[in-house]
Amino acid sequence: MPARASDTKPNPDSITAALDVIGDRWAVLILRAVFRGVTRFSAIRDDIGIASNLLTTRLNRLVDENVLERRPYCERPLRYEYRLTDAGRDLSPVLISLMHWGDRHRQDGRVPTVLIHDRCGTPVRNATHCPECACEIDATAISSESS
Amino acid sequence: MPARASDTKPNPDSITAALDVIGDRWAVLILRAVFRGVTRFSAIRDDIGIASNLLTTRLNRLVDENVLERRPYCERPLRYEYRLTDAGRDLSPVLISLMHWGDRHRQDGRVPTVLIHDRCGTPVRNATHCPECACEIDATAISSESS
DNA sequence: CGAGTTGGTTGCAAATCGCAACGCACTCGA
DNA sequence: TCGAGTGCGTTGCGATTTGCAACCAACTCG
Repeated sequence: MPARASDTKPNPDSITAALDVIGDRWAVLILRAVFRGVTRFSAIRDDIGIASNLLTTRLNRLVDENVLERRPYCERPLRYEYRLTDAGRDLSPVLISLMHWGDRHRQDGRVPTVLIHDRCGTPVRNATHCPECACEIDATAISSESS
Repeated sequence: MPARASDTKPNPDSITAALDVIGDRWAVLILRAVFRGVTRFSAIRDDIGIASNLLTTRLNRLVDENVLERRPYCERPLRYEYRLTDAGRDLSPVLISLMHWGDRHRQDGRVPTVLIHDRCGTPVRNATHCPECACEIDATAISSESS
């Protein structure tokens, strides 16, 4: 059996490639924790409530995939923390758009999380937009093209 | 055992709520197909290579979650297609940001998919931006706030 | 020395997955 | 009217993955 679904898919594309990295629920939750500054093994485990054997496999995969890097933060005793790589930081739009969707459609009386632009204190937005028209656009106004 | 991880999580948030809907690899691939106009059971099955029993459960879940709706497209024989609801359409930023990330970091010689704004033909971008500063911002310039 | 912390590994039962086979309702061509 | 084909599933089964709990090694601190 293939380790990854895209190994057997006739037409692997960018989405399946991305899903091989974060198509797993735990991977997303781990990234959420790391984005928030929770970077140590036991802190992540406690933060998201994952079993330690699963956390081990997920962290190893994310490191292999170059989304996180494992670096010692102290010698004697040797301890590690997991930091985002550049590729990992580039996943922030995925997390932000997931969060926005949850806030909008699954609010359930929860207070929506607001992300603030450090420099000016304004809530940020994540949107699909057209640089030419300088406007936000929705899915119905988009068509796909290869090359 | 809880049906959903967030049932037992101490602090369910928007991201876990969203993951309950599309935290599953197949759910994302199904949505990708439906966004592309592949809306019938067997067409989706062939498009993404999912087993039909799994497709049944995933479609039922997505309909229950109000992301897809099941509507007959022909009587005699009664046949259904699965269409995006408004909430489902709002998931497009998630798919687009996944795709952008895959294009950027997992290209592997694939041709990146370009999404075109229908009205003007310009490739669209998905980005986190600050409406005040009118500029794109990256994850390091964002902090979180509740309320 | 003994207890506590960090970062895991191992074992096992239960849930889930993927495949293949089957079923049902209906249509179509001969 | 009979058989084949299509659409949309359901059922059964073995293999993989999950979640929990227990355990462990290295090190620090009192």
